Amino acid sequence: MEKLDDVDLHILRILQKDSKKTTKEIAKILNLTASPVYERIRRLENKGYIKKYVALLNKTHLNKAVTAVCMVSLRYHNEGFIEKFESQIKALKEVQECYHMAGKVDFFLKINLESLTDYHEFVRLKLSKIENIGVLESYFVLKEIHSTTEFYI
Amino acid sequence: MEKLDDVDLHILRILQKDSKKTTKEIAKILNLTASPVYERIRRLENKGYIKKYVALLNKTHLNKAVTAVCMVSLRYHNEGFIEKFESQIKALKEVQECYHMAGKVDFFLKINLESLTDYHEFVRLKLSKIENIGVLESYFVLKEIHSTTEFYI
DNA sequence: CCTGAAACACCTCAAGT
DNA sequence: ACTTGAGGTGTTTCAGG
Repeated sequence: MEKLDDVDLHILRILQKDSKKTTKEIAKILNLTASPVYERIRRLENKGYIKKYVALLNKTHLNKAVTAVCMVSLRYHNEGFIEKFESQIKALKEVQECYHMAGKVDFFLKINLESLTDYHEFVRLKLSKIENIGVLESYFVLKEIHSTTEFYI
Repeated sequence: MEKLDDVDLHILRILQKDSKKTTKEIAKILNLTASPVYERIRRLENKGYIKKYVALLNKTHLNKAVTAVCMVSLRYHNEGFIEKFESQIKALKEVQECYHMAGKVDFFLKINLESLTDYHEFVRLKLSKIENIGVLESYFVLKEIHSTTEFYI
């Protein structure tokens, strides 16, 4: 994993803000022609610096306005139990993110739904069906102050 | 905000997975020609269903392997204090996400850094400089079980 | 590692159904 | 609301510096 130069970093900064920018536009910003920009981007893709290109959707237009963060602690922490929990969580389509944490709780879950009623149903019918959950604590997003997929590089 | 039909939803599902898919490829999946797909995408963009197109980067390649979640409660909750806190948080480039929450704490922050040492410095030099922070509790991601920008639509 | 040019594919839109 | 078709533009490749 060799080091990136300033041009590479500049390209990454542009693409993580707006991946629709053409190689030509990026080339102009960097005072280059399209070819080197094209080749650098391909290299950044192949080396794994760029994971994928996606469209970010507006959740409020798509009836997913309610975002909940759910903190879960397990009752038993044997490896088998943890892996089973993880695979069961991955099967829940409503769960957008799940992290195994170090701290007072074991897992953070981020869940997008249409309403609090749906969240109630989600907990009642899906989460509570997962064995080995000890503590379950829910938080709801009142307002997104700031949210980006960009890294400060 | 009129309703989306199945074709629109199918297009959104494809684009939030891979925005590099060409209109031609999408058209083939949907048994259409490129033109109607093109027009639908433009409409979805203009109506705000699609917010933006971005490249998702690999944080481990970019020295941002440490992800912390920081839970903050304010000491005073007057409107002025909250807004001041929010604007100060927005100025911190390391903070990728910040949500005002309903629950036992006021704010969730997601922070990407290179090391725990950097996190220590971040808290010491930047977070602790913000007035009005009462409680500050840190959690660290041990493992990303699941993480996507997609919504289940 | 870059430039410039040529070939190719896709985007974009107008006209027709 | 979709199809066809054609012109414009961006992508991709490559010889040469």
